[in-house]
Amino acid sequence: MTPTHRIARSALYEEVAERLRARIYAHELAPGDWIDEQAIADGLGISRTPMREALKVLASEGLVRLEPRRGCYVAQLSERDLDEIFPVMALLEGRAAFEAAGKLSDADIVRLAALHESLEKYAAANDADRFFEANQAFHSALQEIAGNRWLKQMIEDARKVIKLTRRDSLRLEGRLKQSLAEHRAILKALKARDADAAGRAMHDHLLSGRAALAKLLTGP
Amino acid sequence: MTPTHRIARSALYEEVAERLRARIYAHELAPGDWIDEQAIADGLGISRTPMREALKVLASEGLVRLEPRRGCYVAQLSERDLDEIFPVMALLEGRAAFEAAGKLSDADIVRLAALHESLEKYAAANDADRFFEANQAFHSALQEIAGNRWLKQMIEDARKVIKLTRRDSLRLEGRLKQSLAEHRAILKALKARDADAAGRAMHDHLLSGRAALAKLLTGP
DNA sequence: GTTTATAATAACTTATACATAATTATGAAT
DNA sequence: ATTCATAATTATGTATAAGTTATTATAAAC
Repeated sequence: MTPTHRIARSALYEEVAERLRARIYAHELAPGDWIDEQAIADGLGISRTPMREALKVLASEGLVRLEPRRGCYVAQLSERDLDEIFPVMALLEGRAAFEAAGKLSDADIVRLAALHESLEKYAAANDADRFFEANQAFHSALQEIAGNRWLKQMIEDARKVIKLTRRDSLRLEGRLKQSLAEHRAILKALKARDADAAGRAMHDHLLSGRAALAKLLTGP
Repeated sequence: MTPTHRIARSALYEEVAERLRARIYAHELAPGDWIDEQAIADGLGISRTPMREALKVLASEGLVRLEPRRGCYVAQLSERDLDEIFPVMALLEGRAAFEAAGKLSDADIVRLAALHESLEKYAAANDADRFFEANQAFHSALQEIAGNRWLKQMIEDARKVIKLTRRDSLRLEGRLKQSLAEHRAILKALKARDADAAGRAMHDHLLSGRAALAKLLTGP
């Protein structure tokens, strides 16, 4: 079977959206910042048209806020937003872990264990950036195994918003070790194919992430 | 206090998006249909620019599918999609009902009971269209009471996709009465402020909606 | 008759230009 | 000095046109 057309490379507005996401997560475009369409388009060497289309995409992802006739601003999450998003995320990811636990093949367990080893390694090296990447890979793999594409999609949508706090999370000193301990509990439940325990461990893991962030307010 | 600027009326692309949603739900633009940017823009008396921006919005809502360099097509849900979306929706709406049950004021109960009375009325009159509207109003009110804006947002996002099957749902003869019975159970649990029962009743209500749709495949 | 290559057509993508609305700056009046 | 009105500036919204890609039709070759 030959494809009738080669895989379409993504449109320019998609690439622009990707660049903007990276800048937003890096706080190069910080929460609340006004986004100058013309200036950024100039900087990328493109016109305002794909720039504006990219902003529409980011707006529906919740990464920016479009105010008609006023412009575009980088989203900023309030404490209330965090208090509302994380429990929903915990619900969804908990469900994904539950579903996955009931479907795990032996190969899946090997794969997840390998991903977990990366976590152990990067935590030992105190490499927060790579720990984050490996963490995301583990969660993503679990959602893949769960086999519900819409559940995975919704989790990814929420993740995009939560990643707005990534910069803050990286500043949390003890979080890496705590997160790692929670992951050990998750993996253990998965290995035992204990769906209830896996779902609960994942759920608690997400809420723990919220609690850690909360300490940034009162802490140093 | 005087406002510095009047409430911004929504941009043109938003209005276009709203029109397109209506046409899609009415199957005037049917699942799988190619969307002719130029033709529809001409029909609305606008240029393709706001039309394209509206399509970006609809794409991120899952109502249309954008294929770079090939065009835009109305989304079509497979049976697998339904099997995946509804359980997630059940999870989210179940949670909303659970949360709401723990926060209900006496006034809230009066309000919900009134909304439920509409359901009873329209079901008795066999007015499926208005039953649908009232049903949505009840669910929406419950999510409002639950007080989690992100949970509500995610439910609404999923609802937009599920509404693609609205036309099919309306064809289901016995569904109105069944749905009504389930709503009675939900309201009863809410009145008793039994959060667990309310959450469970709502959860089952959503899954029941999926099961009803499934009968369309094998049924007449 | 089927297949493949080429050309023509149609549509999507991007850029540019214009129109409209909001913000800011300026100046006058209180 | 402060406030309000007005004008200038800036940015967003929309339209149009140019450029690029994919599809389809046509014709030639096998």
